[in-house]
Amino acid sequence: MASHLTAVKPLAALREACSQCNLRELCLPVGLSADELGQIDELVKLRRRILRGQSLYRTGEPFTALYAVKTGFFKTEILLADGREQVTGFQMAGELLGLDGIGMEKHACNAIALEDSEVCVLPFADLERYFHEIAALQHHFHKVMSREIVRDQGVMMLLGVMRAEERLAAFLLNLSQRFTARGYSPHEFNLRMTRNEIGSYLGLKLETVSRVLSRFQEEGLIQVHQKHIRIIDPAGLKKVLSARQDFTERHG
Amino acid sequence: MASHLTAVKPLAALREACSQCNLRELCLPVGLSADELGQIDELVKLRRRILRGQSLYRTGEPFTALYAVKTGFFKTEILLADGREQVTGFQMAGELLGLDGIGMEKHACNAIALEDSEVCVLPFADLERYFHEIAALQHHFHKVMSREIVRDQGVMMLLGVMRAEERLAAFLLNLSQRFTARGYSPHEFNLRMTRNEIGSYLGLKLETVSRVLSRFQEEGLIQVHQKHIRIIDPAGLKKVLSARQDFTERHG
DNA sequence: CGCGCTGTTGAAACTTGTCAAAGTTTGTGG
DNA sequence: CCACAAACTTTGACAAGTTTCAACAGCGCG
Repeated sequence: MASHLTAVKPLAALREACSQCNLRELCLPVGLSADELGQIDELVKLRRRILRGQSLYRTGEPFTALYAVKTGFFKTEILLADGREQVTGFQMAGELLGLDGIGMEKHACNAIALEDSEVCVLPFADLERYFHEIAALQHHFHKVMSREIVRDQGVMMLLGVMRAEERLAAFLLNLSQRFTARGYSPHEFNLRMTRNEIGSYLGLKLETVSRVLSRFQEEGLIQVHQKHIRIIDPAGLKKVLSARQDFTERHG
Repeated sequence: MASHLTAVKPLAALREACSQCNLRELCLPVGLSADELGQIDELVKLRRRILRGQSLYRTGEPFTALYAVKTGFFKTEILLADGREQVTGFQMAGELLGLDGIGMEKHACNAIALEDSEVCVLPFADLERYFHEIAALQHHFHKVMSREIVRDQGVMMLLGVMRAEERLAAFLLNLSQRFTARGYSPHEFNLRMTRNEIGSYLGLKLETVSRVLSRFQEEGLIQVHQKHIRIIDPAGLKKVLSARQDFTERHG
């Protein structure tokens, strides 16, 4: 159904897959030896291009493969019957998509490109077969899944106990850190998502997101111009996270 | 450090581990053949008893094993620097604990027994070795981890978009369903956790939990007496979940 | 060049949190 | 076995934070 929307590109010509990929230090093959890297090149036989706004997969579709983001930016979201939506994550280069689908052999969320993107297709049955040969790959995959669980639990903390300002501060610092890991500036970046999507991720309404960003700007923590963010005072942002007035009052 | 608190029991005598366990249809070995079941009996060499209030593991401790709840009831929680806590889950018989620790080789939460409990110890390095021999076990383990991710994303939805009544309704229905799967009544059960712990899980204050439960009782949906819950009107509870007034108003 | 989507800001409403007091249960030690 | 303390629960009144509703501004795409 999505075939006319997403180009599929065989990698026949350039056998470059993982061993030549500049994301190999961020992506699934982290820590593999050169030999092992060569082995898994054969795993990644195709890529898919997803245009902005199109979905890589949707809830209920049969699960067949994991996807590693090669370029671009995605969101994953789940929908309630009445239309309310929860964005469960934003994924950038080197991050895996599709782990939700393994359990039920159907995808459990929608993965939607927020800009024109490209992913490497990792057929899961093949991947599991490789695990038998490359123990390091198996182990690393388990780590990736485990870290996803820990990440999700961090989001629970965010949604469960933090106030709006703390959520936004945590969000901005997290983005900054992930951009940094990819070689971009820690202080300046463009948001790929709308205020509404940020709000949905953080359990806030878009107006609240807008207001808090404005407040951060007034306080000299950041500069906001539409989707462009400049972090002026990273330490100040971190303080928003750690310093709750009532806490310092009670214990200070 | 916790050794004087938690008895360790070798299973030397009865080599019954998984193949004789009445939880094998709920626990990790789901779907294994009799042969395969026999093989993994050797994996589970010990059990640990954890008394109520004691921890099975704590944040930062080195990760060595997963734990399958044999009897009892646990919570997992993460703590913020200022003392705020988020309960990330409640685990009952047949459910796995410790998946959070794989990624960093350190546990990322506290796992605390809410009643006297017993767990089977599954040394993770051993487990990964078994995966090479029993492909079905490997695959099933991936499913378990994936389902944990999906569960966490369901909690995000709960915390991100649902109102207090919906959260409680979802919580009660979830417990009911899990007790049912273990052969207990779907309509009647005892909560193992306090109002505070429920609140921490659902992102609410204990007073709100108490008020909503009282309201449910007034509305004839449930009967509450301290920790004892009787679900009078399961369909009514489900309606709390699906039917938001403003939605029906807008689209009705 | 204008229409639509996205973002900003204000005022009022609502849900949930905070504080406080009292009731209940559970556990412990005499 | 009772008594008391500690922990947990319930309920009320009030406060605070966030959402809702609304109006308007800005940017980008056709």
